[in-house]
Amino acid sequence: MDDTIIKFLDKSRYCKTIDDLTNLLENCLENLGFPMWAYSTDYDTLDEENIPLVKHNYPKQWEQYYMDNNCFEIDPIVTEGKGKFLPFSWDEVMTKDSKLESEKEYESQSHAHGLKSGMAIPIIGGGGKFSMLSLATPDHNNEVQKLMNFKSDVIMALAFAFHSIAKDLLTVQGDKYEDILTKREKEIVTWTSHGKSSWEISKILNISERTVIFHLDNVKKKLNVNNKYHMVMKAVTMGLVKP
Amino acid sequence: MDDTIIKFLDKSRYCKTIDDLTNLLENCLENLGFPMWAYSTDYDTLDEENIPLVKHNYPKQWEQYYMDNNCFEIDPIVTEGKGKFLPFSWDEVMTKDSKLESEKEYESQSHAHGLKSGMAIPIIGGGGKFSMLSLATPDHNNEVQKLMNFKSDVIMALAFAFHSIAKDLLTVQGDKYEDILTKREKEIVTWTSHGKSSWEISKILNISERTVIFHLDNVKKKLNVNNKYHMVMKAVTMGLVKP
DNA sequence: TTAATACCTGTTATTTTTGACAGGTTTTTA
DNA sequence: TAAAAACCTGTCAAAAATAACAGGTATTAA
Repeated sequence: MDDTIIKFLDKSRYCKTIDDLTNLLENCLENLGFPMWAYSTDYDTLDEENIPLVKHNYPKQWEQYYMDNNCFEIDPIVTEGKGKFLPFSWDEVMTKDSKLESEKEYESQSHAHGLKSGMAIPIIGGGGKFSMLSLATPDHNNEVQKLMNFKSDVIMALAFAFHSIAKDLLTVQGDKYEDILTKREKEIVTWTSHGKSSWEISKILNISERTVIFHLDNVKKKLNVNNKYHMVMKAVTMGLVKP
Repeated sequence: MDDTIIKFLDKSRYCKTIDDLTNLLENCLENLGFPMWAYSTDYDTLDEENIPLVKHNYPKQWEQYYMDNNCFEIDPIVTEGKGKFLPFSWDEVMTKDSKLESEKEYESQSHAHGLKSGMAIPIIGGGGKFSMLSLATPDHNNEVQKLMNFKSDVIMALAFAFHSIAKDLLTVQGDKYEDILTKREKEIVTWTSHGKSSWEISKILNISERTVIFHLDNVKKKLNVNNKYHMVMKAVTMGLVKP
């Protein structure tokens, strides 16, 4: 079995945050010859409007350029990737004869920013969800194609393993949000989300109704919302409340 | 690249339900020599009380025996698997000299029910989550060890890919819940979860406030809850509302 | 020791929700 | 075509939430 994946899986058990995990990924990818990576998660192919969450270690200037020029809509890795289900090298989608001016410009800009070659691993989710891990190197070499041919199973396993952990760390982020609310606040938000009124909660917890309202007000301020409905929604999506 | 994984990834794009996906998995696993499989998802290692969701195609009688005897607590695949992070064959954990009576009994029972040999692929998630895919065959052979040695990357990629899709299909179960609420109801629940009052929603949608309340009442009945806070929580956890 | 945090409690006026009453039109499906 | 589903609207009284005041104690960390 490939050492890279063993190392990744072994150490992944101790990653508590998404940054821990991306550091580990970075570490493992270097062995494979890819110092750069980008991960976009859960693009909703059924809802074109939504913008996926992106994590990467690409150069800052390139990120700036990408954002400023709305490259999401031009980037052939993204636009082509959505139709693919197997890993592909950048060359496959870049070296098309019939290219738009915007695509040519994009390509030369990406080269100028140090992204010479790479590969992308599409990650199909359920219900129209689509994620992708891109691996890049500043060297223009033919290693990429070689890796594609001989290591694709390993790279896919790595990408999928990364994705399955990253998703948990990014969503039901126990760690990240755990400390936002106090014990009492969590208790009260939980009861609220289960449909209890402030008065009922006061009886359950044996405190005054005013105190329940006091805590709820604090939670609303913390979560930056104006009423309890919005509060419940945010608390649930942040994983603060167990259904 | 391995044909099995190509086939799986290709066809996985058209799986709309978890049953579609398990059928596909079953199909692909047969090529590898495993007619039986079991998938347990998101066991929470930080919360011992919770019971994971299990999908499988093991014999019915075996399921019955397993449940009746609370085998979760004896099954060495489960108890040992939690500590592992790489695929392992059943033999590895079964053939221990120092075995408890309960374990011996469990083992002979599993054999009697047609589960002779197999392997398990642990899937580490983030935040203490743990899933596992087990593959089984009614033949006692040494193929398993061979596969472990030469195909483990493929099998891991398959397991991880399966997991990432299964999780989406099991949680934000678009399909399963999509039809519970009507278009209008979803609209109104979404606005509510974003903190809008009935009056505000009536202005947004250009209908009377009474109509908004009417729809909300219907949603509450459908979701079997008594107030809007509970409604928001249920709608969010059922994936009916986009955060 | 001081500051910060978590926790607790009060009033009052205004707005919103709830629940229970009742009835209509339009579109889809069997 | 008839039934069902989705959509729309009304009133009224009781219950609950909101906003805007203000004030306290206990524990912990700097």
